[in-house]
Amino acid sequence: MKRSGRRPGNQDTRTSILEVARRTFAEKGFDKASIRAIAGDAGVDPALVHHYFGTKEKLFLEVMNAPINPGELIPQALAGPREEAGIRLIRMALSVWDSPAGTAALAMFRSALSNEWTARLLREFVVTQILRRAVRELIVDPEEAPLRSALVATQIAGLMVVRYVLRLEPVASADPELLATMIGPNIQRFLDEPLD
Amino acid sequence: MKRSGRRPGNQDTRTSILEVARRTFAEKGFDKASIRAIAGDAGVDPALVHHYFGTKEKLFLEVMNAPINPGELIPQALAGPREEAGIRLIRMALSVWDSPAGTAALAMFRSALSNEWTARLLREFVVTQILRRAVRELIVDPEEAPLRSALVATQIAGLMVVRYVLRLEPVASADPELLATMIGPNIQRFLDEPLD
DNA sequence: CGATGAGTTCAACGCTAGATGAATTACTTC
DNA sequence: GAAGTAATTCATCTAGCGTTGAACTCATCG
Repeated sequence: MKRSGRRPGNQDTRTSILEVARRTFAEKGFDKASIRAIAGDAGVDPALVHHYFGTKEKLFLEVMNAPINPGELIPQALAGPREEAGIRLIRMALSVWDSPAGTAALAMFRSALSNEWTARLLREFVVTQILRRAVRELIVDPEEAPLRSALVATQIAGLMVVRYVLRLEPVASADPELLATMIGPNIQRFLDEPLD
Repeated sequence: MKRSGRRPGNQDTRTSILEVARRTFAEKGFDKASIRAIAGDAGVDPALVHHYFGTKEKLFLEVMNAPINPGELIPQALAGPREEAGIRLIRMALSVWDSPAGTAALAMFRSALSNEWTARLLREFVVTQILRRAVRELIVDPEEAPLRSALVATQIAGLMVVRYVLRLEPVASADPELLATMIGPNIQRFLDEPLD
């Protein structure tokens, strides 16, 4: 059936491999997303993936590259009354992850849960790209910033785990706005309440 | 050096395999904990593991069997003033996971994050063994119980992820009592506050 | 038309994994 | 002490992984 050699026509195979890879990394995480499976889903030989991206890790980095730039989101989440920042954070997080663009973020998170290399990538990214930017505007005492932001991280990570990884109902399919009003105030408390 | 055949003396190899397995599953999760590595750490041939436990999945079930029985813990966590239940929950959770007995729970959780089969096991276990017992005593309106308990689960799961899996400081090495007083009230809010 | 190069597949290597069946050694019982 | 059974290892099978180098086919440009 499928002959060897170049295919007729002009198709951007490289991009379609990237799309399949993003989806697959998000569904299975770094380790279980095999290059062979990605190639198969893209209708392509595994060797072609290496031809374009070199190694599996470079492919992962390429997948992460494009869609994650918190440069726009963070200010957007911060704009608004200070005492509703918690709600806005949850609302924005959910809208990002539920969107197609959030697939990369989910891939990153899922991978970080079981792979040391991607876990380091995520820590690095979260700390330098998100926490440092967001937290300095929200937390008054800079000395308390690391603890407070890590506490915020527990609630947000837990929401991701329950909604997207474990898929525990009714949170898995709950309305984002309901979740925002329920969880937001708890985020707010991590930001504001005194650390006994 | 190491000859074939039965070893001299009376040693309970089966049990020591189980201990190594529990530790290994907790550290690496189901998928990355290889039978070969477990056997190696236990100073034993991989085939012996199969001889005792049949398959990797049966070994995992055996590991889970003994130490997880919430029959005693739950009432203990519930005993006390109603309005401090949140703090007691966090305090107890941390004391369980930090203890050697909590290794199995950690193994279960870690595995569930990347393996579908263990994720189903965990959902089943959490829902039938923990939530149903604990929540009926804490949540007034039974209609709200599923959502409220799932919200509690987000905060607790997030704490596990940040403290034990991602090991994000300062939560990773924070004093349990501090975490309890910081996080407990948020749990309390999930239990009590009206669901807007 | 012919050459060059990019796109693509083929076949294979080296590795790790879970699993299996036969062979080897020790303990137990009569 | 011989028979039988339990504990243990050995060698091996099958399957999947990431990766590599060579071979093949098409598009493009002179």
